[in-house]
Amino acid sequence: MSYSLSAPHRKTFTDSLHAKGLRPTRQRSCVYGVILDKRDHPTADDIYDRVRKFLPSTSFATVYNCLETLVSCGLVRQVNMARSPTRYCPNLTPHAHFKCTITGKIFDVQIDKNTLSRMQSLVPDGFVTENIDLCFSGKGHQI
Amino acid sequence: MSYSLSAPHRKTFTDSLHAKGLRPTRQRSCVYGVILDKRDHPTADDIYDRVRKFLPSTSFATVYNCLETLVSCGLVRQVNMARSPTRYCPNLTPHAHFKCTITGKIFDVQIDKNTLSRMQSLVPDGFVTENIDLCFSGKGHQI
DNA sequence: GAGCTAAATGGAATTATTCTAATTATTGAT
DNA sequence: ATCAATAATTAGAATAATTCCATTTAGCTC
Repeated sequence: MSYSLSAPHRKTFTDSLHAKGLRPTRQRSCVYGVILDKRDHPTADDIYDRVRKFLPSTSFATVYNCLETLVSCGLVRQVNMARSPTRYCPNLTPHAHFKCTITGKIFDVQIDKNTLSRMQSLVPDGFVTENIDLCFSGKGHQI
Repeated sequence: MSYSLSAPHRKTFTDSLHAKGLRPTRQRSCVYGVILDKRDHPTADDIYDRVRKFLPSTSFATVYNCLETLVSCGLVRQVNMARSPTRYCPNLTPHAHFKCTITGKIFDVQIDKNTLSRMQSLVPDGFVTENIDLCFSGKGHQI
């Protein structure tokens, strides 16, 4: 059984890959699908487990390759936190992350346009920003 | 030969450790010293090499332990960037980081008070922020 | 300085990720 | 639809980063 993306997601997916001359393969579609499906900031390991339910022969190398491809197309974002493997989330509106130092859980935090542009303007002339990562850590909600 | 911190740094160092009931050991002092000395965002590996010039029997485990201790005391900050080992910098004024995707070099970016407090206020009620990490990536200065 | 305990040591173990060579799938042209 | 070209996947080995563990050493209190 192969993973099936909803029509709009499939279009975004295919278009983004084609724009870079890349092929929309089953594995890439499935990796994207499982990340869209459960927005819990999974690790590559989590994604591997989920993808293999649909495509049991998928290897770790493929998961990593697909993730790198999706990130380079802007479909998926990496979230890097201290002392933990890289996590992934579908790239929707600009948002930050909050990691609870007690439970390890990661929460999304919306960033409004004004704050985002203020942040962007911190970077000096001559630098071209392609990506912004804002991560908070501390004591999360209702522990 | 042991590493020698300047008087003000030594005081900060000793006080911060004592405040947490921790001991200001030679290794911790040396790790802190080499991070203060060359502000190039070294990795644990870089720090290991530098520390061993002063304390040749220092092990990797010790470097990691010291770094964790210094981070927990707020003397040092971790910088986590995609696809690269954790880097460390002395914790001075609040600042962000910009990583050049071409050279891999990391630059400090100052954060003004207003922007910082705007960023802080993104976090919803009930969350207690202990740390903020802001990382930019893209094309750095004069490649 | 002796004793108590935290910290350092060396090496093995683990975890996360990347690499490599062989196989398979996708695409564009027929 | 079929074929060839080539991009992507596969399995497993290799590497890199970090952590763990049992023992030894050093810092602190009395």
